[in-house]
Amino acid sequence: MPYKKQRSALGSSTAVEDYLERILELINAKGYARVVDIAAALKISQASVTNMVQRLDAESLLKYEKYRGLILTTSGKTLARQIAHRHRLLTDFLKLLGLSDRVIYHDVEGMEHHISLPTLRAIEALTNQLRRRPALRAQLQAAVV
Amino acid sequence: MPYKKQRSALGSSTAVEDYLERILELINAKGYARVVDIAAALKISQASVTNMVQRLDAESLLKYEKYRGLILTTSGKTLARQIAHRHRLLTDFLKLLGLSDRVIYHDVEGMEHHISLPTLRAIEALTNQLRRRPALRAQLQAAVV
DNA sequence: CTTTCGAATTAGGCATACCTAATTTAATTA
DNA sequence: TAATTAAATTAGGTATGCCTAATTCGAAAG
Repeated sequence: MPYKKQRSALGSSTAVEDYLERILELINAKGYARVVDIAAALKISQASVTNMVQRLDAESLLKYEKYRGLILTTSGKTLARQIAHRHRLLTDFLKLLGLSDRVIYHDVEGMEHHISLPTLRAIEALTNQLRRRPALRAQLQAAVV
Repeated sequence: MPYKKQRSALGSSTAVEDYLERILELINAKGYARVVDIAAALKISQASVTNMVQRLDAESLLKYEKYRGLILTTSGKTLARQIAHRHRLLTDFLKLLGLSDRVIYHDVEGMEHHISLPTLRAIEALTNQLRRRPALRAQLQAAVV
């Protein structure tokens, strides 16, 4: 066996997912995603980003022209949206529990890669139920604060 | 900056936490934890376990005598119990959502290292509330199955 | 007491994903 | 158009955590 890779339920490594997530965010916010901006968003060096972007190109998750720019492929876009959606669901859920934004950000960032589809659906259902039950929500948020 | 380490809310790496968790399990089940059993439980080689056990000794989380055996130190035991407790809480929570044991095991194994104390407390409170609300639980479990 | 054999260790590597330093590209400004 | 400079790339490393192969240890059996 070569190496025990960190793979998520979506089939990609946690690093790949982090990159795709930020790239989609940047594209949504500014229309494009430059190496320097991805590096700043992920708090890593530009060299590391160049490296990964070339790898994502090789994996057909995006198309990259050196020194020019990148666009997500259809499969890259689909995957990035699934990642973003999962991120949103988890954030919404923790928000209803009354946790602080800082804690939510940290925990979602760490755990998102490890949540399977069934668990995600269960948490989505739970979130919907919590939305309809303000009394229950209040009890939970009281326990946290 | 040297390397972006995978650190949990408890301050240790995810690998260290996995080892401590299994070591405590083995000690609870059989009274002792041998290298060969730790390796089997974690599905990694004995060589890797020897390596890590020596590191945990250097970090004073356990005391190890070569070729002999190991015992957890007080701080190692405390940490291992925190990890086990967190694992239990997360497992209990997902169980109430109606997820299968296989999914629960996989997801908890991945996410446990990334859950902060505030989030853990919130999930604990939520779990307690779910226990008291069989109707809500039934709705959630229906959504999953 | 010696042989045997499973358990443990050491030595040497590899993959992922990061880094810094040096260089190259391209866009902007003079 | 030439010079400047920000952005991107390449080259060469490092840390973590895993591996296999070879060796050493020690417990149990003869």
